[in-house]
Amino acid sequence: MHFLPMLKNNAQLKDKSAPDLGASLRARRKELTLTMQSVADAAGLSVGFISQVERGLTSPSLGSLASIAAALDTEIGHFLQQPSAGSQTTHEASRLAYSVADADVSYERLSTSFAGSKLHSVLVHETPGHRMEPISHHGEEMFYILDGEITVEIEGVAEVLRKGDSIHFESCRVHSTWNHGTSTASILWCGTMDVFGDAPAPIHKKASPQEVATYPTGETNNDEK
Amino acid sequence: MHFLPMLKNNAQLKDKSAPDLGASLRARRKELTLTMQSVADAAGLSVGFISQVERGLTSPSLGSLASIAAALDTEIGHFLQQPSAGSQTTHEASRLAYSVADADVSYERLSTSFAGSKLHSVLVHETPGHRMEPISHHGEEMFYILDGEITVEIEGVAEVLRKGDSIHFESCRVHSTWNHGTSTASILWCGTMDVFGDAPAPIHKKASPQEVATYPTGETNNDEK
DNA sequence: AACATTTTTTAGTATAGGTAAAAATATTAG
DNA sequence: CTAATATTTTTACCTATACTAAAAAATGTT
Repeated sequence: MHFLPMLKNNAQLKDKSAPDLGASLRARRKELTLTMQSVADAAGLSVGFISQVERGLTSPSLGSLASIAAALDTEIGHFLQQPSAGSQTTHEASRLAYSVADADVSYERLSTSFAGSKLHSVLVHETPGHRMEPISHHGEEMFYILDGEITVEIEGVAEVLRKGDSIHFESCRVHSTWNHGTSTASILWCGTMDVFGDAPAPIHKKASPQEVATYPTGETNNDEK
Repeated sequence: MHFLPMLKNNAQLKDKSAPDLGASLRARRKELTLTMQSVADAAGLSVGFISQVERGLTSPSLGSLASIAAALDTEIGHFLQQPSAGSQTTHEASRLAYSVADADVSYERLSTSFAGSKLHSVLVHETPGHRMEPISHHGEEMFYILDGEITVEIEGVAEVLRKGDSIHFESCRVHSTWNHGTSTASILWCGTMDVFGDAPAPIHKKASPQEVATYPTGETNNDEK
């Protein structure tokens, strides 16, 4: 048996990731019906090296991985994740609603969390006059207006969204919303950064937006930037 | 001026990525109010190396980056992206609807594409009796039922979703849908893999789901796996 | 079976990835 | 303001490895 020398602390991490990385690179290459030679040519690397990477015998540098990923028309991040099975159905009749202390806004979580999941979604219900403070954070997000109407302001530019309208934008742009209407606005929010957080267990079953349980503020704090 | 030796083809890519990588690592470390020493300790690396990486003077190996990312409680992919500003608002009155040739299903795109964007969203309108063939692909997705009802089947397990219900799951699990109802079902689809593709320019402005323009099939083909 | 193509393996090496420690800079306490 | 401490940067160094060219093996095609 081949004796393995003592590995550095992070070398074990490296060894753990390589088989998954190589396997996913190979899977993607096969999906595109490419040879190693053509990927090597596109990436400016040797075919032997591509073979070694795909079989987990060596770890590419970041620069090389970037080249390979570009040759495979795929984001680097795609190869560095560990997806995991998971699903969650929600039914309107049994979904739980949450609110922050002032009770002007409540939400119902639609998405679940599983390893590698990026998608986060909640239904947000805002009472008339309610304003969300300007914020920016990582990721991207979109709103779809189920009911009512709101004003969305992104980097100082405001616009009105009504029932059936939507908006999709990069979340790093400072944004805020305001329910300028006379009725509660319901918004389906979907994004790649979980800004609503995981609320604690609810006190009540599904209630109208005005009757929901409250819990301490701070749970929904986001980055200060 | 320091003379730079001739760089390999991929070295230029590497040099391009390092400043952004280092800057985003430093930003995240500051966000967590950590010192380089504490990140180095958590990652099993030296503080000098962390400094060089953050200032873009060297590129970490994948293993080291994985250790650093773990120390910063962040996915590797987060540091390897190039976000770009972009947004798209859609208004129900002016959104364009598309259909595949058989016209049983049409959709209206809500999301836009910008560099680094992962979020894709469409409204899908399925006539009664319409079935989506079983499929699996990368990413994750969710549906929210705006109108009507459908049966969703994931890995052989079927369940009914009605107006106001939702489901969120990993897309690698074989899934299909069927409008078992007596009216058109409208579904807000949101996912991290763009399985609907970019449709060509529409022939008509917004029409009812039954009156939409058609275009050649194949545009919406997905992976065979 | 012969040939072509693709992948794997071998032998080799230049240097990138990483270190320890010193130096410089920033922050804090008195 | 100064001294002490903490943090970051820089230097000098080294070796493990990222990557190559070419040969060998495996697989695919005719």
